[in-house]
Amino acid sequence: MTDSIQKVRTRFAPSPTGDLHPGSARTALFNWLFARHHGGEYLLRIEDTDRKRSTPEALDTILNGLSWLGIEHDGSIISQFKQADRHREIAQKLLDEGKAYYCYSSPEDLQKMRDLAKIKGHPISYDNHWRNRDSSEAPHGQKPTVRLKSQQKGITTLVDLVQGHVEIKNAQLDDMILLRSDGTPTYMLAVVVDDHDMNITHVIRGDDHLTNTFRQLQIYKALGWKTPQFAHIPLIHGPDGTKFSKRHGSTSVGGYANMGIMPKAMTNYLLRLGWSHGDDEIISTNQAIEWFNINSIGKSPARFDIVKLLSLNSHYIREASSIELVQAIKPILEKKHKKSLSEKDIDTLIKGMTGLKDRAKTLLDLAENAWFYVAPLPLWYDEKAQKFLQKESIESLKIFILYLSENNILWSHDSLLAAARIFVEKNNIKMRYFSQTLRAALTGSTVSPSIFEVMEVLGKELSLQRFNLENIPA
RNA sequence: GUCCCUAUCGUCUAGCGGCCUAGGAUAUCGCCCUUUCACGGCGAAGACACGGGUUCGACUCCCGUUGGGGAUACCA
Repeated sequence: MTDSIQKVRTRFAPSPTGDLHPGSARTALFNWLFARHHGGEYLLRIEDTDRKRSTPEALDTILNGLSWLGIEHDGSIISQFKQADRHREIAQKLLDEGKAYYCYSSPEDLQKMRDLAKIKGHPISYDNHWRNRDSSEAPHGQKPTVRLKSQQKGITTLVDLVQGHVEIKNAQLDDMILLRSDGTPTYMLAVVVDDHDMNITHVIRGDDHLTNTFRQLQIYKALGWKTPQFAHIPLIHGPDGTKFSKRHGSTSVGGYANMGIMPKAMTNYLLRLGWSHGDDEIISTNQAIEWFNINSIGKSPARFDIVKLLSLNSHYIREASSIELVQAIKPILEKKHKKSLSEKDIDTLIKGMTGLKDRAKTLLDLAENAWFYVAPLPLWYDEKAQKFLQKESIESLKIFILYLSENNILWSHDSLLAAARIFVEKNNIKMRYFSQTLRAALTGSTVSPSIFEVMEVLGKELSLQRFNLENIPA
């Protein structure tokens, strides 16, 4: 069979009319993974035939989203709009062969037909008025659309790679419009022609296209073209099971990036939403390419669960290198606190990451938690921290610092910890309390990584600066 | 209205007729670890929507019901 030796070619075909929706991102991911898995090609086509709704900004957003996710397309981006002449040529061919016809019904007529069909319980709305009528009967001034003369009898069967056998009676399908009255092609015509011309072998797309596929199959048939294989993946729903909309949180990939989600976490999450590989949860991109198959795509829709995304995100934060993380939080910090970070700051942050990584769910958290390391003095002390900085405890701080210098304690986590243990024992203070005092003085907060690690990261000089009483409003 | 798809713990899912007293992840709760908060470790609770078949045997196959989603545009 030639099928088996044909190179896999998939495509992602977004319309540039809005953000990159997580569902679309997943569709792109699946197409990409499938192509990579088979050593094939993954193409990007922009469905911009709707000139009114397509915008360059939306295109930018989509492209940015895809590259953030690391989904790189092969070849150059194809604009569907630019293929319009080709689409018209095909429509003309169908016209010439008597497989399509001019329809002079006005939008108002059509609306009436739809209303009527609904009342009568008819499956299709267009009444085929112009199917067998000559253009000479056309009303003056009405520009015609071109409609496909669809099969009216029999059934059309689709063997979908995800949904399995699906059948529909041809009587359910109406004569769809191929060319609008202004001569522009509709989506139905355009997809078929483009997928054919691009030699697409596998069309992986959202479930919402499943019934459309039967219409498209009619066009393939009329043209005598070989059809690609179809895989209709279920849609992603909102947390409450209804359509995933803005009230559920961000519906754009960019929104999650801004929230401090790492691209690896996002792709891992999206991958596991509807696809599985046994009990595996943490899946790297390479592993995904190796394992990905259409067979393991689930048939039912999944709900978008931000909590699980967050847990995956904290995993990838923990796994990331300190340098990578600091690079990621640097712009966040600089923007929020309007301070440009020095090389020394960056250095401190990198050292501090070890203890910070485990404590963040997002890069935003991470940045926030890291801020105290590089914040200008005097520090800002939160309410809880201030409670630990009363007269008595400050006194014990002073004594501790003296103790450290008298005993020439090495400024490292381990020896500072050991020293503190001896110190609290000697002075009959609770370690619980004392460590919080240290923390409050050093970080301005009651929550931080191990305070002795903080001291080590800060270094002796910076730590002592922070212990300086003038810097602590008691 | 008509047509199509779908249905396992709260959520994501494993399961492709006996391995299931249904497994994992996440969330929740408890215990441990502990200088705070996390991380981590251990444990608990938690699901086959319902009703009919088919079968020696159904979570798994078939048919209904119900719930959810989609399509029905001169949008894509």
